[in-house]
Amino acid sequence: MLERRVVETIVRERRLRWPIVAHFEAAIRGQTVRGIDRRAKYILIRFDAGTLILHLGMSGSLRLVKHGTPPNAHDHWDIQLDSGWILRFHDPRRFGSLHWTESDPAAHPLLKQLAPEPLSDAFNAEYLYRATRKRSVAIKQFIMNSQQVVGVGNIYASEALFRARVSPRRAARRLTRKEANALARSIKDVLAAAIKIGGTTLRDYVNADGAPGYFRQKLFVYERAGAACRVCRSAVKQFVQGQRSTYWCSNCQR
DNA sequence: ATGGGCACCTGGCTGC
DNA sequence: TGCAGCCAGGTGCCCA
Repeated sequence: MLERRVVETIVRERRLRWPIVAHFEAAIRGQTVRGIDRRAKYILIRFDAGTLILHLGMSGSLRLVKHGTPPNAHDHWDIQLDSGWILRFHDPRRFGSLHWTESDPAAHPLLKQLAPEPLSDAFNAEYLYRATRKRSVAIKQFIMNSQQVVGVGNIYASEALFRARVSPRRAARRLTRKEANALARSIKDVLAAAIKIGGTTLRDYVNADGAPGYFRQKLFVYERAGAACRVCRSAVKQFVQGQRSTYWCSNCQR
C-alpha cells in the first residue's frame, strides 16, 4: 500500500459507529499513502493532506483484494489504489469507524486522551501505581478505561487480573505497589502472548486471514464459569461489572 | 472530576 | 422447523 495513490473510493454503508462524513471520498481522492501507524486499537493511514483513523470495532477487518472483486455482505467501503488492489473494509456489526482528519492525528478527540501504549516502557508499575491513587472504581473497570490503560478489553481484563492474583472488585486505589507491579506485568504479558498467537476468537469471529485466534485455548478464567481453576481447581466464578461479565477465581485472587 | 449507565449492531445460540 | 429473545464484544458519550 505504501506510496500507492487512491484512484477511487466507494462507500456502500456510511452508518458505522459514527457516520462517514460526506466529504470523505473527495478529500482522499488522488492522495498517496505515506505511512501506516497504530495508536491503541486505532489504525492510522497517513496521506499528504490528512490521516485516516480507522477502528475495527469487534468484528471489523481490512483486506486487500484485486480490483474487480465483487463485494460481499457487510463490505462497507473500498479504497481503490493505482496498483490494481483495493483496501476493503468488512464489518458485520458496524462497531468499527472511519474518521478523516487534516490535523495532527495525535490531537484528534479520539486519540488525545489515550493512556500510554501498554507494551511501551512508559506503561509500567510506577505509572499504574500512580494512576490508581485516589481512584475508587473497581480495578477491572479501571484497566478497561482507555484514559488509564489502553488495549485491555473485557477478555484480557479478567485474564490479566487472574495472572496478577488481584480481585476484579478491588478498588483501584487499594492496589499495593507490589500488586501494581504484578498487574502491569500481567497486562503486558497477556497482550503480548495473545498478539503472538493471533488474538482470541469468540464464537463466530475470525482474524484477517479467516483463521481463528488461538489465545482462547490459553484463557484461565474467561468464559470458564463453573469450570475448575487451572491453578487451584476451585470453581471459576462470574459476575457483572459495568454491564460486562467478569470471570475470576476467588481463591487465587484477593 | 469521577463514576455509572447507555448506546450502537448483528450472528449465534437457546428455548418455546 | 421456525421464530422470538437474549447475549457478546469495544468504547465514546451523557448524566448525576
